[in-house]
Amino acid sequence: MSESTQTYSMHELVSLCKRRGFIYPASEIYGGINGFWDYGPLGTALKNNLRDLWWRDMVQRPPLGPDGNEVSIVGLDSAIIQNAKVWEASGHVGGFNDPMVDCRETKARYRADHLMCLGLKGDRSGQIYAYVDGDEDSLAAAQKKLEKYVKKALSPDDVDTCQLTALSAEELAVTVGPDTKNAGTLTEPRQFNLMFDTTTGAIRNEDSKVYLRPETAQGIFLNFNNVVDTMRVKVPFGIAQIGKAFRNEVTPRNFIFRSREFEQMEIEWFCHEDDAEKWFEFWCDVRSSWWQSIGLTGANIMMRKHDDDELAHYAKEGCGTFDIEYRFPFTHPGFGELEGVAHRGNYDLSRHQEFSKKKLAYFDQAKNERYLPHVIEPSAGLSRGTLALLCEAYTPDPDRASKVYMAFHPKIAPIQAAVFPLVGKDGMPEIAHQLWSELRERWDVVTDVKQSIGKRYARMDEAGCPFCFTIDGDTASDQAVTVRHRDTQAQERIALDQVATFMSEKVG
RNA sequence: GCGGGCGUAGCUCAAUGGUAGAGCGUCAGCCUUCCAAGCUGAAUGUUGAGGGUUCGAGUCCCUUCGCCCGCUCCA
Repeated sequence: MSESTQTYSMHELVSLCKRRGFIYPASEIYGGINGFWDYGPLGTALKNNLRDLWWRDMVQRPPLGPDGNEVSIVGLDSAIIQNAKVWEASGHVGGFNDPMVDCRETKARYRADHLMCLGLKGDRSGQIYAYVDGDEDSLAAAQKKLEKYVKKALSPDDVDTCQLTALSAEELAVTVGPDTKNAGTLTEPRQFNLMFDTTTGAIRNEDSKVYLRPETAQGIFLNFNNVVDTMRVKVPFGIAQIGKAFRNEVTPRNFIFRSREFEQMEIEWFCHEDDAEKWFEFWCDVRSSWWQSIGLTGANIMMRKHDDDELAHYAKEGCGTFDIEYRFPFTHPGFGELEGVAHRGNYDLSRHQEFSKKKLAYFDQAKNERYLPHVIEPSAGLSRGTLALLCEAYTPDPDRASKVYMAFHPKIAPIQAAVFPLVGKDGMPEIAHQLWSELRERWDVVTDVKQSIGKRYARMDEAGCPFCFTIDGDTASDQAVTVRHRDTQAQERIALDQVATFMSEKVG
């Protein structure tokens, strides 16, 4: 859908994805498993096309830099499981374990570290009032409730404040939640483990505990020295990686948008601190136009600067973070994140240097200076990108037989062309088979002899195949075929020996 | 994790506590010279799973799993 208005619901798309072999629920015959999905034949092709295009456009032939010179990016494929200390250094072991507190009465949920408590100074037996840190209204409400409880106005000197996490179980039992009047409705802070863990080796204990990576980025930082030492790269340069990452999301939701196993396409761009701003702008532009080049255009895609209060623990305040967001049906009229371009400063390298005790500084010959490079990180979701492509392509059309077609950009379509004999006789299947054999050397092409031509066109509409080449009774004599265009259903006739040229022009 | 809704063929959905069905899709055959045509036929279900009540459960009860919506979360 290219308009800004929502014209279909998510379950229609989910249904088509199942019906046409794009995406299936994982472990379906065993009742499924929450937060995991399997890619079917067409979904795999679509995702692979997106992945390969990214690799080609970012690693094999990246765009020219802001000064007009070629940029240097090398590829990497690091292990999903690394030394557990990696995630302490990265901040994930701490940052990923947010204790949560639920209110049994109001059903509200709070981050325990966001709750503060108010109590009468010196009073160990009376009620305690929780409020949300930084929320003036919440604080005022707590103060008011406390004053009502002790039946007098209180000055700041009369009260004590502390973190909710510092309370004992007894104190928690007499604590009144931010949005209720009764004490003892808050649950104990509960830990949500956002990283999956497992163990290595034969002995299973705390020392053998390891984590499945929650992002591919850290594998790049771990290999920064290796790449510098072996690949003759000079700052500025980038290291790119595509791979699976795992997050034990509290609530997997919205099809493959928030799943527990997903794929990322990340670049860590290493540069001098003085140039970070310039490169940040550069990558925002490059990544924004890249998504547009594969068909995500118009009002459904936008760039958004993060508000300061939602900056990640690694985000450098200077440049902040930009999101490239897509208007998914389930976020409509809002947007959901496709990619974040973050200025990570030298946070990661300095943390790994500190935790590993290995020097990670880069020596710059030209500047005769040794420093930890700053990092600009364009981090894209391959799974989310695939979902955005599916959402963008889904086009209801009550006037055509399939009632819907998938308007994929020809570059990423899972089936790029189909070759059909108009009917299965008079030598047409033989010509079709010959043309199909030639085209499949270079493109994803299918052929089909069975059933009526209209039915075969309709199937290709749902699969999102942009072009069908049909051999008819005249082809043998005039050496021409009919091209049927998916989006317009228009037909034109071109020479049989020009089909490959047509594909080169339209698909690339 | 909480609240609400839902779960029946590949998909969309029917079936008063009493024989599990339809449409579409899929497949096969015939037909067919440009849009799911037509005709004939076929396959596919432990009604998400497990227990219970009942002479009898898709239907009622309990548990559990999954999906959707809201809260929460989204480093």
